[in-house]
Amino acid sequence: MSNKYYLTTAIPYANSDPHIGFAYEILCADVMARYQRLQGKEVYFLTGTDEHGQKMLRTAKDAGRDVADYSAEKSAQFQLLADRWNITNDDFIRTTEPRHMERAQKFWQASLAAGDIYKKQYSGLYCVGCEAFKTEKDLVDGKCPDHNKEPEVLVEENYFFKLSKYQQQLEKLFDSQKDFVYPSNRYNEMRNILKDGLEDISVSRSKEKLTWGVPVPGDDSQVMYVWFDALTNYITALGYGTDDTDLYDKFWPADAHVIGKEINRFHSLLWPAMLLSAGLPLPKQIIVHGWITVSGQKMSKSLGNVINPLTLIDEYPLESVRYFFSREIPFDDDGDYSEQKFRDRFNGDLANGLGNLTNRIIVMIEKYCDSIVPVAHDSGIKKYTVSTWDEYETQMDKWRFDHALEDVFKLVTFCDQQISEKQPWAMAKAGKMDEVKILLGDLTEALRHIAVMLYPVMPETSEKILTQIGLSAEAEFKLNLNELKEWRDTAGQKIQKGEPLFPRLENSPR
RNA sequence: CGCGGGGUAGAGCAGUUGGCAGCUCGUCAGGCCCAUAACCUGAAGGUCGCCGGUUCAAGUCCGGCCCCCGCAUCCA
Repeated sequence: MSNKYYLTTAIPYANSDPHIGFAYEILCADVMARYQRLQGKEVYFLTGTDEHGQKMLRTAKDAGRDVADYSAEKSAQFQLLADRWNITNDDFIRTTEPRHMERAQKFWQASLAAGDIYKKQYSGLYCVGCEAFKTEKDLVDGKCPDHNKEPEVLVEENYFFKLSKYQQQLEKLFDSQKDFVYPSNRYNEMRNILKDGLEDISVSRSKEKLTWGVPVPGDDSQVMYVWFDALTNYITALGYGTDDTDLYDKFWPADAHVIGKEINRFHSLLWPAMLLSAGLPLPKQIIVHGWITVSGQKMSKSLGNVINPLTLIDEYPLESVRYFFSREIPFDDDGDYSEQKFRDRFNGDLANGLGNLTNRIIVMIEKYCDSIVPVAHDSGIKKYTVSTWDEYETQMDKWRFDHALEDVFKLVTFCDQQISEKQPWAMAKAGKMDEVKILLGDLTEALRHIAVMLYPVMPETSEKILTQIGLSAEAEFKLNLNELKEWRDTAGQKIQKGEPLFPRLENSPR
């Protein structure tokens, strides 16, 4: 098995503030990145922002702003999101950076040299008010709904990419690699689109219409269409098209492009075709997540139910937010957020479950074992923990963080059951201190495993638990997963009792 | 006959290749007193949207029908 792992998020369009859906995406990528690192892999994790195109120009103009300043400001919001959400990305690429633009042009030239880019007259319906081409579907009664004007028929010469040329190669790819797009429902959607046949697509715009983009090499009159520019970020960030190709050589092809379902076709069809054209290896997998709804409804600005990922973590601890979205959203489908659901998860799982269990174990060690962690034994608790690992890894490998966490919390419940059943306080009263120590040693060891399992989703909580049971989190995470998974029969360290991990949220749904 | 997702306990959801219908929350009853009024046990509660078919056996497979939600724009 390869020892490197390259994963990316999509680069969100930076014409507005970060959306909770993207926060979810970058969180999923981060959980996987951390999980892969735990396994000892060398991980490279890329995110960034897409900043070119007509829409960006218009948004900036409407705000009375210079487009470069405006996009820089919005891009910074996405960097802040990564920072505040404790995302471990290795790089952050902006499509407006010279390093990207130069290399994207190199890519263009490669595709051009392969004979896949050609000029063609394009006639379209152009709305002067929007300064954009419209399709028949966009129009209401033959008029632009925004400007109530009939669009002009405009003929323009653009560059086209021979997407159709790659029809068969893509079919072969899809047929030979059934998990190229994952999960399977997303694969099927793409396979069906492919079946209907691909058409060549326009990949440039006239500079008169659009100044904000990557110039087409060798043709001053045209700039690249945003998708053709944006998709290349996955390799331009690695140094494609430069002399320094160390990162590229090491990490390309990507192991996973994590994206939302709305841009699946660009990643699963156009991007592979582009790479084939340039003679480059294809990414191993396109990982497609669903959307987040709010109280069962689609999130939209017009409904006013947009959740801002930066303000959400002002209201609730980051780790609980990371937990909620990892636990509650099924990866292969849309998932729902509501304040009530969040609070239920917080109190039920984190406060009453994990936090309370940690606390009761720590207090009992303090009370019955002079604050020294007893040694663990071979026991039912060990058995349950080992089987939880099997299930956990199976689910994590499938990006089913929701299922993996469900398994971890079953182990939490199991520990609670063991305490109720064995009644260590009764053992202590009867003077059976050896039995108390055996139980508490096993429970503490199980808690250590729980902390490790939770690390990808809740790294800080994981460290807090390890610290409370007297371990050095730093030293622990120098070990790889196979070592961390071992059932240890060595202990003897002193506990470090701390504050409750997750104090209950009181019933005040705002 | 536009495309896709979905209808399973009061609510929210799981149900992989057909094999006794489960989970979480809520409700009710009990237990415990180590713990963050937390934890544990038990109970009540469902003709699995409807009709038909295949089968020893259908929530699951097949056919038909009904209902709900997305698919202009904002928007990942």
